[in-house]
Amino acid sequence: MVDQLRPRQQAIMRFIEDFLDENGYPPTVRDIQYGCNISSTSVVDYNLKGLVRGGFLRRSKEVSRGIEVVGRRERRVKIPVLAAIAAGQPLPVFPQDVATAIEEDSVDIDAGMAANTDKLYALRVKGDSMIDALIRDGDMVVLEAQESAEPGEMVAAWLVQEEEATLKRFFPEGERVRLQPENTTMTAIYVDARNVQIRGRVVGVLRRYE
Amino acid sequence: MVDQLRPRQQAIMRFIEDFLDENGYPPTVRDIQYGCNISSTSVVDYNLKGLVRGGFLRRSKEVSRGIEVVGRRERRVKIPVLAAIAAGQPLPVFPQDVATAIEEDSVDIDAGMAANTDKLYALRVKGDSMIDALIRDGDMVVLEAQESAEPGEMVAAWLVQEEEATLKRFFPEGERVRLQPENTTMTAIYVDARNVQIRGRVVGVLRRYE
DNA sequence: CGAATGCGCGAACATGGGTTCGCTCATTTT
DNA sequence: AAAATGAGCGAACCCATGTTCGCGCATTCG
Repeated sequence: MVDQLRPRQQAIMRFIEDFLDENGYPPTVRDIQYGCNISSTSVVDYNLKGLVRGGFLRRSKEVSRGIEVVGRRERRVKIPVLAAIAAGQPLPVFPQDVATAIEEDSVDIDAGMAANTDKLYALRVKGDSMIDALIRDGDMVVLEAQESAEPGEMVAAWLVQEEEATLKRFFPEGERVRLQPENTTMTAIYVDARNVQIRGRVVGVLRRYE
Repeated sequence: MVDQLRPRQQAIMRFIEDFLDENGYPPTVRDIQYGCNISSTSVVDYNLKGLVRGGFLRRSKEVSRGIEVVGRRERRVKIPVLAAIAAGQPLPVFPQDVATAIEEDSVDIDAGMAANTDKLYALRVKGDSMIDALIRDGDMVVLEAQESAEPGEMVAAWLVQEEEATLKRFFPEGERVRLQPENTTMTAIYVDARNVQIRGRVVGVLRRYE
């Protein structure tokens, strides 16, 4: 196993990452050569092969700049911001449906925030109904799209008749559902179970101060 | 002004982004040609020039795959997670000092969260001293490194004698400083002004549910 | 000790890939 | 109607760039 990278390979790795950050595309073998003061392209190729074998890079054969830094892109996920919740807009279950339409609005989050990254979307919270859960007006909640929920989970619920979305804790109680706000000054909403559609479960919160 | 992209240019933009996501490096003119069913490379070049003029792309002349999607990489910033606050570890003012040491621990955040992205770092919150500011134990706070603060700002403060970091609101009161928790069950801390070093101002909060 | 192996060097090779050129064919402008 | 402009086509040109080859020079192995 390669436990310790040799200094030349370390330098190459660093150079590639810096180059990527600066230019948005990977360097050529010769870029690396000059950037790391290496005398020959073959030496670069030789070391790149080592880095590939060590699992640090991926390379596409015969492709210019065909270098990919392993484990770089995977950590970041761009998720769409669908709408403001507790406002009156409809919330599609599958973000892809509208992702293109409002792709401008998006948030990047740590991929570790949830498992199923392509089912994530975000909503901006309107109102303080979840204030006791430390979620306040203006916060961004990250949700994982799902159509059912466990009792007590914090969910985005769509009230069919009212055509309203709301952020509450979910408690099924036989024929009806109790949607419990986390705000001592507010009371629970009781709705017919057929009138409620779960749209997602809260997996994270983002807040921004100025 | 280019207000509406023509379908061919839309297709090209989409293809480039997808290609980037899939391969980690930009496509060649010919990749685009085949991917978008265009008959000639010159047509691709022609349209790329249009996209550059419209500000959608940046291109490096005579550089293979020298295509950069504007506003793509800039949005994401990787910031180091330095330590847990309110625990006893020292907090360096300049994240770079230790960034390499614990680079594993890092969070990606939306660049819009603050202006000076290279001065950002994150701390995991220990304890509930800021509970009334809706920040609780286990949350991640994002800070912008700075050594002074306006009265009332939420800051990470370093108590020199006690060798302790703490997250509080900052109120200078002549010779001394009041560090005010946001928790009605806790009282303010008063310390000598020379015993306090501001290490950063809170600009964001991230929370994760399981 | 000689052979094998890891690492580096320089040069050449061959193709990948950006760029240009001349030519159509609509559509718009004068 | 003639000229200008926008959009596309195919072919060629030629530098950029990935790849290979033969050769040194250490260090390690049998």
